[in-house]
Amino acid sequence: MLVFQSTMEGKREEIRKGPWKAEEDEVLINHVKKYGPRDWSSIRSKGLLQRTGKSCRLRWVNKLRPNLKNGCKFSLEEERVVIELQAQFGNKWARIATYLPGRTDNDVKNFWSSRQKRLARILQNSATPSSSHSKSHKTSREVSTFHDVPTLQAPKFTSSMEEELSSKAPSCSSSNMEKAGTIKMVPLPDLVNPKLLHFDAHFELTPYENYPCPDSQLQIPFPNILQPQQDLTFSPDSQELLAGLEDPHFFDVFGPVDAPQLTNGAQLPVEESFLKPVRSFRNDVIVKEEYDNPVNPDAFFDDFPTDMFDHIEPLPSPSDW
DNA sequence: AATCCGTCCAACCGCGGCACG
DNA sequence: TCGTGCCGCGGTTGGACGGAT
Repeated sequence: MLVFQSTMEGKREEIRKGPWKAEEDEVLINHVKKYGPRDWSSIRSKGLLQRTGKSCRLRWVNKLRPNLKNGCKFSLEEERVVIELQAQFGNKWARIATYLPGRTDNDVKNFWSSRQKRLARILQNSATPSSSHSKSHKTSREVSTFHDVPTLQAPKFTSSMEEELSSKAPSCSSSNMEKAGTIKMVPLPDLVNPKLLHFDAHFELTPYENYPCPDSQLQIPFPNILQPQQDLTFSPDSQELLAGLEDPHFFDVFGPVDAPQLTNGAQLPVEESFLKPVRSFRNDVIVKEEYDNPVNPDAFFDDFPTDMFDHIEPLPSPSDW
């Protein structure tokens, strides 16, 4: 698309909008090679491209920059990081993106908004039992997944919560780090209705440039769903499942952990293999990423009865934060 | 096969902050 | 100190795509 813009001298300049052509990309890349990722507006003033400086910068940052994970879905760990950091920083997507190697603020923003829509839809369905159990079709993405379920929304972090976290974090993380060896603590907010679930959320995150070795074992706090703090009525399926949670081997998929640890505030070390996606490469580019694990997260929650999460409270609107 | 519907994502827009003259 | 231009960020939009009916 070409748009005409009048200049100070009254001349009309063509400004190109819309999808980028390969030739334009090439010009932009050459410019960055020569001058670095700056002076975006000079690209147009030099007549190299009929794009605004803004548009050039955006194209570079979101698509052309090296080491981007283009076309690669957010991994489980990335999702968790986004959820935690959104709770901590709010909608500071650029800041959040600095903690995610290869991700742009646009990626994070898009991921978050689509996730919010998905959760809103799920909550709407669960709020209207007739529809939640109706035969209205669900797309494959809508079926209860690990992403959809307890990670309902990042709660507002109040200053008192932050103080609490900062006061507890050192003892929690350092002692656990010592005990756990390679285990690292990762932030995670209280993800669901605290009346229903309870767990501690004390972690440390490392920004992009200091990102730790991925070989270390992850330790994820797991909500205590063994002792609901309010009377709940579940379907027979759900009751059966909840009974199954008391089976000490139920959580074996999360790796070595003693069943008694799974009470209040338990933290589950998750096997790296459980989280690590299997990636397919073509010419060093990731073309496919999936969890090729017999007990992958999605499959794990797919087994939950559909009414398991009907008791989760609706999200407060951001204005209520 | 056609259509509908939901999701994803690239790109644009508007605004605020900052540097510089 | 003020005005201007540039850059970066967050919000929004619209097209492409894929799954379900």
